[in-house]
Amino acid sequence: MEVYERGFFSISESGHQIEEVMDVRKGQWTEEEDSMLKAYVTLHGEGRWNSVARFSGLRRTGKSCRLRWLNYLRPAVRRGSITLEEQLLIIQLHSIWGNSMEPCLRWSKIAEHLPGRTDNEIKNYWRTKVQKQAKKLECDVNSPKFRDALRYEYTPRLIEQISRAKHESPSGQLTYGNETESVQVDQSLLPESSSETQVTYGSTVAETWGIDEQSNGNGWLGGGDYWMESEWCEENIWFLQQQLYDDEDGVI
DNA sequence: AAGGTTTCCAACCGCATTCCT
DNA sequence: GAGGAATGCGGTTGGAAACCT
Repeated sequence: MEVYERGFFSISESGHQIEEVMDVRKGQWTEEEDSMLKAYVTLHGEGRWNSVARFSGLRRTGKSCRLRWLNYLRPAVRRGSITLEEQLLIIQLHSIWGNSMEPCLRWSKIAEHLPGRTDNEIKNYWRTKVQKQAKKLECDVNSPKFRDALRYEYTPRLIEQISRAKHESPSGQLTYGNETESVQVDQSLLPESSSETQVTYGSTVAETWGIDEQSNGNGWLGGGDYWMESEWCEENIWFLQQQLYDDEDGVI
């Protein structure tokens, strides 16, 4: 069912303000709308979204056009499940920028370090997967308890899985479906983990999160559809390393 | 097979910030 | 510098798909 709402288009053209009242479409985008937006942006470039909405013939708001382009139509947008490496990076970056000292969490800042991933995607991932696990452990996602669980239980296992996957593949190559990429796992990311420092809350965190020791890495955080860029790995793991060095007494 | 529940994610909303005149 | 428009951002929602009973 098509949903329209009475709305305003307000654009300025050569210094003249043009305001127009028309029906604005809402809800899911159709293939036709997608191709209209794609064609328009390809021709005229990104930005000035109200103009895009007005001149492309789309009965959408500029905001809606922008969002659709950035989160879906942009050529750089990457599809598929969040990989293990991406999970690791999200968790680490979140602990840097998502702590309580920050006025607000910058998903887009995290997304900058995961090429092809949008802030919306990362936000959804965090809320649906990570927060869910915090709930299972009956603690707040920002609580020290949950942060410890991430640091001492989940992160080492994640790194272990990444390393194992690398080790099992000949010549340091990981094969994900039809794609083969070289993988750089920086062991410095591995937090100190000892029996003393490990935290256990009734059932183990691993059990709660469904991390399978024998699994192929498609644990609780999604996994499954691997896809990776070596450039991403090297550059971002390096970046992360710098962050960790810069923040000796940091939150991780 | 049917109905109920849960999960996932695209899209919306409101507010904040930046840009432009 | 002021005011308004455009853009960006994080939180939330709705509905389709997947899963469970």
